[in-house]
Amino acid sequence: MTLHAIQILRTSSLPMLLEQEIEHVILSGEFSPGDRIIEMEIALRFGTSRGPVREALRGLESSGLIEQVPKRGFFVRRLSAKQAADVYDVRAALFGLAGKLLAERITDDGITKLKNFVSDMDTAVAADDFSRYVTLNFAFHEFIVRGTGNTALAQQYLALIKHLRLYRARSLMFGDSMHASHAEHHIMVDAVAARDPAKAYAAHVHHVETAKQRLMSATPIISEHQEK
Amino acid sequence: MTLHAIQILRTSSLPMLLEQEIEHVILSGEFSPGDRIIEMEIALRFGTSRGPVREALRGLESSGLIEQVPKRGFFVRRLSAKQAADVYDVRAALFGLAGKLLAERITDDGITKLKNFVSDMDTAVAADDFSRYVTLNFAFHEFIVRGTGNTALAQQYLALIKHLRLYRARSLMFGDSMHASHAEHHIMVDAVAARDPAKAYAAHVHHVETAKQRLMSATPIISEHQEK
DNA sequence: TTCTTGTAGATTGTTGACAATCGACATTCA
DNA sequence: TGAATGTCGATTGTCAACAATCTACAAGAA
Repeated sequence: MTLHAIQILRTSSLPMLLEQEIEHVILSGEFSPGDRIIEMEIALRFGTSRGPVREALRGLESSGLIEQVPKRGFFVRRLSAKQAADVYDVRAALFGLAGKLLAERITDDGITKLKNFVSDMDTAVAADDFSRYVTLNFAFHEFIVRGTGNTALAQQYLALIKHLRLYRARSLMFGDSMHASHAEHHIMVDAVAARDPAKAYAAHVHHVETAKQRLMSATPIISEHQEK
Repeated sequence: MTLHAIQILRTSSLPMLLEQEIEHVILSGEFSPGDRIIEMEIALRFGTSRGPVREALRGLESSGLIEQVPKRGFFVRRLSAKQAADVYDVRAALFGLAGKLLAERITDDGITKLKNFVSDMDTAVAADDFSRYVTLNFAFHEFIVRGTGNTALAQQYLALIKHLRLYRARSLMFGDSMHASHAEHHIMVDAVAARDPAKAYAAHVHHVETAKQRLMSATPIISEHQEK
């Protein structure tokens, strides 16, 4: 257990911790897209000075969650409908690759875990427990991309997911999109369990593409020139 | 021209400039993978204090070019053969998407430009001008990914390219890999010019996959546990 | 020799202060 | 009334200093 503490200190520092905290604040919705982030406010909140805060903010800028306007400060990024659609296309390509790679190398144990995810989601869907479904769904996707063994792929994919949470129309997803979406999970897992890379690729790409369709069709005509 | 200066100031600040400069220093090879980066050294070199330098370094860390070990400093990242191979796989998926999207939306003018790139590279190949070929090749790839109109895709792809330059065996590419690689360019452009998304997708994926093969087969057995 | 221990110098982590700049409000003038 | 200008408070940009920590080298013990 001391080892755990050491591990923490080895990979953590004040700016890194702040980066995680600020990211959490943004993704949790406390700061909304377009909001200005005041350095001193963050510094006071976490009891540090502005230096580490600025470093953390710059890190978040590189990862694409916020943007900086010189002399004016940092702002939470806003994702237009067009940008969100673009991200979905990239995500589909990456997720397709993940499905293919996973089908090529998955172990029997991995297949069991995948099926457990699906049956847990079955339960959540049957109970109409949307919040639990969302949690499981995220863990399921993360398990898939990490299961590929390709770190670059997993990192890129998970970063994209974060970006999508900046899209304001995201909350429009609900109801039967859960049923439709989950039906596809079965197909994906079946293809992976059959260790059929081509089929897994297609199923995974299709899963993201239909998610894009659902989101975009649920989105009314939105002014496109939102992003400055 | 004042407008140009204004544009610079609008999007630039000392840390941003430093980030570009340091990135250039790394990619140019002056700092090698594994090298430690001393903040004061950079600060002295560019005539600033350590604050802006630290911000720039943190930005580069998020983009994946360097990594930080708390209390020890920043180090230029090292890419193992396995990691490089992984990046190639991701790159193939993204480039395939780029080919597909480009074939769907390219203008006649765009096709002309693509063909110009290819004929310029023809000339470089015929003259065995490797350095010019490399330059043109990069511009060609950048034109393709930007031509998709998908900013997220272009950014991710270009970031991956940068990462690959951290792989030490990269310099092994030469000679006939130039010929083989360029032959594929013709196929890619033909597919895009025919506005055939499926064919363009396949050609672009294939182009990166063979590049991966060439690099990996040129790489002797390298100790895999390089990265900590 | 080889390993441990101790010390000095170098480097990072963090802070507080000061200058520069921006946005908002009030004031002035047409 | 409405537009232009001036001023003030708030915020960012940068720096220099100090404390904490690490690395490298040297000295001594097994």
